[in-house]
Amino acid sequence: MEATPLDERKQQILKAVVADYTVTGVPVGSQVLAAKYFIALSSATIRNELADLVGTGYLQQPHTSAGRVPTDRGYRYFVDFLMDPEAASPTVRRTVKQAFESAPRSVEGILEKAAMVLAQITENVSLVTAPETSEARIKHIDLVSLESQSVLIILVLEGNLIKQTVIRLERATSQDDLSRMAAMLNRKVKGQTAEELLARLSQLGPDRDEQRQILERVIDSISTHQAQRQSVVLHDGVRNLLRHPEFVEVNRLEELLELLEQGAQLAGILQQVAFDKDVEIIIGRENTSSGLRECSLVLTTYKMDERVRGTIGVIGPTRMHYGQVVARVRLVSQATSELLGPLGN
Amino acid sequence: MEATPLDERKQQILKAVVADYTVTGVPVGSQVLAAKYFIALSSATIRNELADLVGTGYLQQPHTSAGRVPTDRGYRYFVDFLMDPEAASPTVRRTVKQAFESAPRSVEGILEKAAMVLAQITENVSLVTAPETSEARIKHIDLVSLESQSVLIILVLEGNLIKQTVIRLERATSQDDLSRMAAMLNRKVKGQTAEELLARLSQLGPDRDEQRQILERVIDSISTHQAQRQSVVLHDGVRNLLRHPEFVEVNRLEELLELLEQGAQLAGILQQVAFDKDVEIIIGRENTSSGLRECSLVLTTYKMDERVRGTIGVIGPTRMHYGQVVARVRLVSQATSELLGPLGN
DNA sequence: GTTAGCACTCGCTGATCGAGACTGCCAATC
DNA sequence: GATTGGCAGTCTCGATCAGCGAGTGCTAAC
Repeated sequence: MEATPLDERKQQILKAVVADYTVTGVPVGSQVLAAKYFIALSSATIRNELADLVGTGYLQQPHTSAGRVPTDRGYRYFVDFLMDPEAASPTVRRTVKQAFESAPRSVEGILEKAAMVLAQITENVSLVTAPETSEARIKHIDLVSLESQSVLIILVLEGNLIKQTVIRLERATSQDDLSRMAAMLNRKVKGQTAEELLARLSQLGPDRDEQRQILERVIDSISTHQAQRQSVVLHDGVRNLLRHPEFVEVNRLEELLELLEQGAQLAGILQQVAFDKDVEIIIGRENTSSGLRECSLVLTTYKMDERVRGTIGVIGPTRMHYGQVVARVRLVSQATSELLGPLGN
Repeated sequence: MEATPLDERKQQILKAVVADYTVTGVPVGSQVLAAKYFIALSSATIRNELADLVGTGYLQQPHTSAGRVPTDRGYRYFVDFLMDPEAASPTVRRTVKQAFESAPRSVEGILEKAAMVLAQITENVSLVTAPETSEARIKHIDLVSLESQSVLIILVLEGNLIKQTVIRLERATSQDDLSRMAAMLNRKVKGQTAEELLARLSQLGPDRDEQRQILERVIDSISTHQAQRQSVVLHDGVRNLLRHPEFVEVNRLEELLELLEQGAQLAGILQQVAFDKDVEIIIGRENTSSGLRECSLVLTTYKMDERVRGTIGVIGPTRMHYGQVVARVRLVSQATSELLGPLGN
């Protein structure tokens, strides 16, 4: 089905169908369109146009004697060319602002709040990926002696992101020694990224075995953290889905929940969000994942310290108010980036 | 409705009704009972007994010409007096063991795994409260200088539980000074609980203003952590609910989800689990919360370092296989306690 | 106390029917 | 040639109804 240019009137009709269907959830008939959106035209004329739009694949009929419903292709055309830009209302802006006021000053806390408020204002499920840490700078290292030869490594990254691991040393080391070692490490390591550290690791002589061992574990810890986090996607607002009539059928819900609770597959999708784009919309079957065939994703990125660090967005039924959702996703993304900014250093 | 002692045969019939209904989900008729459980008796005899059990409130009929279904009272009698003790199967034990093998060595990591595996093996929603921290001993304190006068306090508690807060000092302090202060604090604070610290706070002279300020924030941080955590209940396995026919009606599911996502009310219920009891079962309307009227909770506690620290259990439809669920909840609780043990010091 | 027999109740299933909502097409009109 | 009114046709949805089957309560006999 190649691209078919639509004349002005067909565009307006498609737009009206999407608008009406989004609100009512009921297939839109020619009479309704004539009465509500095109008073100058008769229903018969609109019927002809609708038939064309079905022919070119922008609309479909659930059954012969029903109104029309947008196809994925119809929605795609709508969001690409027809959608009116919307701005988030003052009420919504206030809700977001208030939600963030109670957020703790840590990356995780802020992202959790972002997921919460985004779910609330879009009445869908929100998604937030944890930030990339492989190129995050290290702020601080601390070593705490546990029983015998075990040592707890505490790592503070940019954004007050804290990472912990337990390692075993070859010989028992006192807390005083560990503290000295930590102080030394701090001087060497501060402000570096894991990648830089890895490159410089060889510069430590063999006499510094313990330091080297610890550093290796630190790098390890950052990268496994990375791997773990990449398969974890924060989400909130599953209860909102139940309000949408498209989820009365429990199977869909179950597929979606499984996707959310395991996370890995979803993480893969979110990672592919283009970093340069503003807001990316993925509609229905454009999703490779079968559980998302009847869902749409509205995604964008958030920044920290001027660099893109993660993805934030919502997932909901294809029949959603795209204009509004886009505006609200964008709002929360901006607010999140602003809050994360000062944590960067 | 006062307590009515049931004779042996009525008990056996009640038990059979619960057993059959639990498996089939269909109201149990007199013929089925006679054929499957009481070959020596006729269906007519059983009908008489059933009528009595309905009269005394242990069973009920969905409608006049249907079989019998246990009431909450019937389930209560069953779990108190009739339920056969079960042991978790080797397969299940293996599943649990394997799940915990990949758990990180931190309280949070272990509890997350516990929630995950418990949901999996009971096919219900698992619940885990975060541990009490007000009486947790402090292992280590660290101070990290952020921009200008901001300081990041990192607190390591028993169980490698890490807590962070940002505070502002009255005057700028170098990282070196902070490190010295941290070392001093560590000597004073190590092994104490927040409560003990609070009591000893006044012993610091006024010349140690900064230390005092930091200590206050540390105590603060532990107790707000406590307050926050108490309203957060880890859970997993919502997707399992969809498999139960009692949740095809979406309203129930929505109420339950709301309860799970907000957490506070649920936390209140879980906190009341008696610390001395083995496993506590709350059935249907015994719950004060309306969203749980058709659900049962099977709860127990987990320990760390010989002291009870939190609650773990599952929530599911009243029609559940109590014997099996009890065994599995107990199993996971024990495994969790064992894993948390060595983190205590 | 137990049981066989029987009339009765009630929910479930499937069939039928009419109303209502739309459509597609055709012929008339602008 | 585009537009429109009219109309027959299609399909869904909801209500109604009958028949079936599961299960009961009651009674009388054992």
